[in-house]
Amino acid sequence: MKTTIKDIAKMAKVSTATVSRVINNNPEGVGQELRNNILKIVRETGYKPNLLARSMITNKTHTIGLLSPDIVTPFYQYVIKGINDCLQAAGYTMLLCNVESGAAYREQVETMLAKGTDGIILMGFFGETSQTLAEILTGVPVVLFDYVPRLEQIAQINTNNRASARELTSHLIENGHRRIGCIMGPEQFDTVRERLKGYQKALEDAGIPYNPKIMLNGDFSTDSALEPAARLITETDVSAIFCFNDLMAYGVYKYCAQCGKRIPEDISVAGFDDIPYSELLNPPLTTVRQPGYRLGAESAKMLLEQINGTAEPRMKRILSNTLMIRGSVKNINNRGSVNG
Amino acid sequence: MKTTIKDIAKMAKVSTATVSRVINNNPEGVGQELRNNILKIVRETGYKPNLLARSMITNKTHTIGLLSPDIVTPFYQYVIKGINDCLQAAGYTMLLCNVESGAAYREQVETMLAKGTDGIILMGFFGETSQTLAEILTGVPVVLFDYVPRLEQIAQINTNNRASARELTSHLIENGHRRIGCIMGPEQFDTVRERLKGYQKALEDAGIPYNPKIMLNGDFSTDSALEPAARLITETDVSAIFCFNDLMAYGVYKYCAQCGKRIPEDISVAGFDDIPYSELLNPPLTTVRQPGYRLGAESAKMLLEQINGTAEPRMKRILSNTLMIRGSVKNINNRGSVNG
DNA sequence: CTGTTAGCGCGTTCAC
DNA sequence: GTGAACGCGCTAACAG
Repeated sequence: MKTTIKDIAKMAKVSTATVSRVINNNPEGVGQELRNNILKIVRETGYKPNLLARSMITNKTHTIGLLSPDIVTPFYQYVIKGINDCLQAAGYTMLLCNVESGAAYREQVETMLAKGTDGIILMGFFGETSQTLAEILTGVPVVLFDYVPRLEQIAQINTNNRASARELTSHLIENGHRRIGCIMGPEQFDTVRERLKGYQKALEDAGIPYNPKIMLNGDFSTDSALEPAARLITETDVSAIFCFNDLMAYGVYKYCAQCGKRIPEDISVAGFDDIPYSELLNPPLTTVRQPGYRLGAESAKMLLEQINGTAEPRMKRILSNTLMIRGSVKNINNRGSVNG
Repeated sequence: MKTTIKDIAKMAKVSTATVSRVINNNPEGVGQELRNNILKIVRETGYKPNLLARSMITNKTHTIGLLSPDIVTPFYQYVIKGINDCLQAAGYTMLLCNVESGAAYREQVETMLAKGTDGIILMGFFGETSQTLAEILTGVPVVLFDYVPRLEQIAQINTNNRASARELTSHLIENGHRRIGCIMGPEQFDTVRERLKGYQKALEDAGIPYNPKIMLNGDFSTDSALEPAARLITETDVSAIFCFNDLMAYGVYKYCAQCGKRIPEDISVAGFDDIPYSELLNPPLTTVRQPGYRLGAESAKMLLEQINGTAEPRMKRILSNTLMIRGSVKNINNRGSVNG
């Protein structure tokens, strides 16, 4: 039988109220001597208050929920680690859940709420579902991660996907590439749509017409990029491929290794995220570095600000990315006629 | 104000007990008509029972705790994903925590327990601390992951690290390598000690003396292997390096790229884990594949078996690994005198 | 078939 | 300074 506050009270020959005051460091006076005695008994018995019971009264669980579409993706891992560290430092615990469909998403949010989480972080997915979620989530502290800021009253954090994609694409163009194929991710992701816009804008800047035929989709995994890579390389005349994340760029590397194509001699490749393995590849991958860990830490901080109501909660936050120029893009400016 | 069971009872003009029976699908009869009426009200109000309150009575939270020394390591991620999927299918939620010290470990276990987790999975670390943990954990369903089976009464799961390391080392020896350096992980990990034993056994089998001078340590991260790699390559005459995980093997690749050494021509490299990036490297890494996802799923299943008390809980589980022979190990049997 | 009565373990008014 | 009593939202006997 676990020891409860009653047991302690009985042993100390006081009421539970007094014990409660002591273990909560309640300023209301409790005689110093009595206090020490109770503390001693608490130590000896190893008594730990039942946090469930406490939560029922305080309406705080010191637990927050985190929903992610993919906890295995390296980029998200750093985000999750950032969240974990920030939360842990603040005395919070994290309920983590990998959801792969809109239905699961909603269901998990509901059980998290029913379990009394103090707040929820929703990671990049199901932009559409966010409308219905908004209903369930009224009054609950929420941070949206990697959604485009469309709901003004909800805290949101992300990076400037559009600007970064534009910068990267421009870099490709400066290196002489005019036929740039894309392997995009699932278009439910706001980030995918944003990166696409950035790509299009860069093309527009350079006066290059947009060609939907060289825009293919993967699911953000390495293997999902194999077939698009094959099609782009064998059926079109693109000189560069922009993958909307690093993992899919790895897929292009994999395909090239299988069929003997050389990067960047035969085809240039660029990614997005800059996960740690990208610089290890041969050649190292040119990509956009997203500050995953910081994004996570900031998300958690934003959520905690809402929960504690301390300080003015910052509702919008956009972190900036860095273009990482490495060896997977070839400068083809001086190889004869550059045909647009 | 959130609607409670009382509200529903009032609206349906019944007692809370009746409502409780209905929402719990209690076999005890409730009139069909009444039942439907209550269900209708529940639907209309969007009522969701407060799971905290329920847990106080049932002593079940349907939440399990997971402690990991490093949620960013790719290998662990697959394990975590396996756990997540199994738990989710069974209607459980996961409290995740990344702990980096024995103190944090203990503290987190205690708060998880105080929050009423139904069980806990402890991942590979702090073998020493497990003694003190055993006290706190009496009576609580626990699964130890990647610990060597030293506590008979506690459920444990892992792979045969020793046998796999031995097999890999033998493979190196068969390829003519007699001076095989190691970059080991932190020796608090049971897995590290096991892999070391396997390495030593393979040496012994082949009559090669064990040389502690070529045994260095990293912390399982890529960059931690840089310096050991440099020392092994420049200060010793090893022809192969066995890294105790893939991430550190990447460190050797990184070092070699920096100083122009070629793999496997100048130095052979082998790893452990077989995370997805290893086959993408140039050359692809020879390593031992551990079934991360399955390990995770099995861990969760073992925990659930204890919690539900259904079936005879399997207390020990050892999954087997697979040697993945790829391009990072050179056969040097026929290159002149092989000097032992 | 359904309602009444007790708590689960704790924090929080109030009195004293 | 301290204790008694109440209630958080819910389930589990036990009546009827």
